[in-house]
Formats: sequence, structure tokens, C-alpha cells
Amino acid sequence: MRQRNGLIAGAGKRLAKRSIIGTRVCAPSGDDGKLCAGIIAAVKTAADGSETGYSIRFDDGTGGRREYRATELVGPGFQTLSDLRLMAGQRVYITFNGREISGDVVVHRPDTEEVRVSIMPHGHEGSIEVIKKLDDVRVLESRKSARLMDQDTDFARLADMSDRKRSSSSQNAVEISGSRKRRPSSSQDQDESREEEMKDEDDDNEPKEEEMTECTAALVLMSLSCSPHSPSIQGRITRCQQPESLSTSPSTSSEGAFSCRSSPSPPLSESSSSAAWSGRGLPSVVDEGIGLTDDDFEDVPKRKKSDCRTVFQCTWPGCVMITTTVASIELHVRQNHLGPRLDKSLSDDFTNDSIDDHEEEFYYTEVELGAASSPPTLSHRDMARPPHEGKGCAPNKMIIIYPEYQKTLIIPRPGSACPMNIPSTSGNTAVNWPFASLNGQKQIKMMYQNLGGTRFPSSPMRKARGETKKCRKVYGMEHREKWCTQCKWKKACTRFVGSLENAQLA
DNA sequence: GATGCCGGGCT
DNA sequence: AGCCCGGCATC
Ligand SMILES: [Zn+2]
Repeated sequence: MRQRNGLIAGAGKRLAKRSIIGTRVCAPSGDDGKLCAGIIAAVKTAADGSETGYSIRFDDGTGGRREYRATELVGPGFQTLSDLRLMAGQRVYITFNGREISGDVVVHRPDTEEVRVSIMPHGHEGSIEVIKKLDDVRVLESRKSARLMDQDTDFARLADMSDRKRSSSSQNAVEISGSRKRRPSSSQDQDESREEEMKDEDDDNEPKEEEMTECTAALVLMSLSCSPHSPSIQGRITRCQQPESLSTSPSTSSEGAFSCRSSPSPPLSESSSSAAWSGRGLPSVVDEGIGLTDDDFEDVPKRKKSDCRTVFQCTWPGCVMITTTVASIELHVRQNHLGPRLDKSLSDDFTNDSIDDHEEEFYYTEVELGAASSPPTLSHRDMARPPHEGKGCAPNKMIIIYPEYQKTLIIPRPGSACPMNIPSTSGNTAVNWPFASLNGQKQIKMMYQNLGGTRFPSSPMRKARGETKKCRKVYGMEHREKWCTQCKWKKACTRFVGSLENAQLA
């Protein structure tokens, strides 16, 4: 989220590699040379894989598209503002009084790298002109901080605001992604979820692209409920890009004990999804800044490069099956644990993906071999697992060790026959666990959504407060200066760290 | 109410 | 990255 500025045109060059679809860029939409903001809706690639053209969909409400070459685009990975000259009248965005404000270029002096911009600040009648360094001028609206947002009047924002007011219903399941549900006040979470009108009413989509956008949207939704590094996301990406191909191993991930279950997510199911992704049918008001940033994709490929060998281990309680391919582990899970699919063809068609498709994913995990940091917890998990029970029937308790804190959690399961059986519609106890990274970087998150009201006593999402007294308690508010820095910053204390559990972590 | 600290904003 | 703080969960 913080990396949003990756979107700002001119804010440093970023390679326009990977999936740049959805990236916000600017391009000359008319003959006047003025740049208009839009998003990359499609990329044309030559046979050799090089990108030769970009189809840009403009924000201007017409939904019109045009194709451009890379050299014509302005934005991350393409030209920066210093590469060109802004025309008078060009709409730009600058920061004025700590807030982003739009204005029109009066004149741009390439020699001095200065731009005179005419703006109409709030509470000012009439416009004023300011001179800004080119560096401080953007042609793409940046994402504003929540704090700065409230007074904005531009209609995109208004739409945004009223939008965020919309209460729950379909959105709910998406919002529950965080470990702690935050008030809408911190807008970000939801902004994200409305990720793009990528899949909007536009009808002339070539099929391939359609697939991509859906994939993108799915990715985003997933990322809301799962840790961004969740293998399941990666799995989906893989699947998405190469439908039908099951044998492709999802990228090598160094983390993720189990695949995570995307939240029960009714919203993922057809009806609501299109609404959610289409910006709720708002004509073409662009949910500014919501386009996928590079960063949204970044982690995924990054992970890929750890080229260690991976195997896939069944995580079904009591099962120690290990295979070398996704396909085989999925097959194993399906055949040995899940049983035959009901009412569904056996096809693994992604487009057909609905709530309980790919259930296999949730019962295996990738394990890196040879990685120096072989997940210590894996073995623990095995040990913690009840020794009995083979197939089909699960114990009614689940014992989970959370790698990060090395705590064991026993979750009583309401007599369900399958582990983590997630009720789809009238669900009562949904368990969602984006798993902690095994390398301990990410916070373990686990969610319970319990419509019945009874929450599980101690949510593992949050480190149960240890008995250890921390700086604050020890030194008291009056000796704040003695606190460790982390405490001063209201972060997890580093001085009085937990106890043995944490000690073991090393 | 106090404490711990996550998530996120600002510089 | 350092600093700060809102707000939530837990004690
Ligand atoms: Zn401390």
C-alpha cells in the first residue's frame, strides 16, 4: 500500500515488465499532445516476447481505447516527465499545502525543469499559479493518504467516498481479510478490494485479455484474504496464465505451510464479483490509483527465483504424503482425502472456479528442499498431528503450530467430517488461514468469521499478550526514554521479548 | 483503564 | 528507515 507511489508517473523508473496490465499510465489521447490518464488494458507482444504495443483505456469516461508504443507512454516503466514537454493546459497533479491538487499547466520550461501550474485550491476563490519543479508534478493522480482524502472534491473521490460507505453485504467477506478488522477509516483495505473496473462493461475484449483481467481481479481479492505470498495465490496465477495445465508447479515459494483458503467469500462468486470489480457500475469514474501496481505483482515473480527444489507435502492431518508435482499432490488429496467431486465435472477449469473448487490446494503445501532455512516447523507440525486417522475422516480437533510463535493451538471443530470445511453460504464458522510464512517474516494470520457471534477465544492472528512485562510497564510512562525504541514507537518490544518460545526462533 | 502492538501515515 | 499515532485486542 505504501508502495502506491509506484504509480505516480515520473516517480522513478520502474521496469514495465511482468504483468503491467492495469498499470496506470498517461498517453497523448488527442492531437493536442496533452496526456490523459488511463490504464494499460492489454499488451501486444511480438513472437519473441517483446512488448510492442499497449492498449490504453482512458479514464475520460468514454471507455475508449487506443494503442500506443512504449515510447509514447508516460508512467512507471515508461517515459518520465522529464523526457517530454508538458503542453499548456495539461492536467497535472501537485502537492499543495500537503494535499494533492489538480491543476493545469500554464507553461513548462524544460530548461529549468520548472512548471507553472494553475490551480484552484480549496477555500480560494479563483485560481492561482504556482511554479513547481518538474519532479513535483505528476500527470497521474497519486493515491492520497486517507487523511488527506476527506476534503477532496473531485468526483472520482466522491464516488469513492460514498462507495466506501456502502455497508458490508457483498463486500464483507473481502474486508475480513485483515487480522484485525480496521475501521473503514483506513480506507486502504477496501480501496484495494474494489480493484479495478478491469472487467467492465467493455465488450470488445479479446478472450485472452478477459482471462487476464479476471485473473488480476481474483489475485487482488485473494491477496486480501491471504498473505501476499500465499502459495495459493501463486497457484492461481499459474493456473490462470496457463489454464488446463496442471502439471505446472506453482512458483517455488519459500513459505506457506498450507495453502490458504480464501475467505469463504461469497463475493468471489459470480454475481457480486462483477459488481465489485466493475467499480459498482460507476460509468467510468476511475477508482484512482487502484490499478494494480507493479508491486502487487512484484512479490510473486520475485519468489520464483529461489530455484530450490520443491516438493509438495500433503497437509491432511496424519498424512505424510509427499510428491514432486502439484498435479500429483492434488490428485492425492482429491483421491485420498477429499473424495470424488460432487456435482462437478472433473475438469479443473479455472473459469469454472467457484467456492469449493480446488479444494485440494488447501491440503498441501510446498516444501523447499535444500533451502537453508528449511522450515523448522514442518516437522513440528507433523509431530503435533494426531498419529491416527487415515483418510476421509478428520479428528474433531485440529492442532496447529504457529511457526512464528511456536505455539500450539487446538481448534475444536464442530463435528465436521472434513478439515476446514468452510460453509459457503450460510456459513457459521469459517476458518481462514493464510499461513504464516515459514521464514517467519509474515505475521500469521488466521481468521474466524463467526456469524453466530461466538468467537474463538484466542485469535492467533494476534500474538497473545505474553506475561512478559514490556518496557512500558517496567519503566512506566514517566521514563519513556528508557524504553526500547520499538516500545517508543508502539511496536513490538524488542527488549523484553516473549520467552523461550521466541528464544527458540533464532 | 492500562498495556501491547499492528497497520499505516509522515518525513 | 525512523518516527509517530489511531485503534484494536487483551490483560
Ligand atoms: Zn521494549
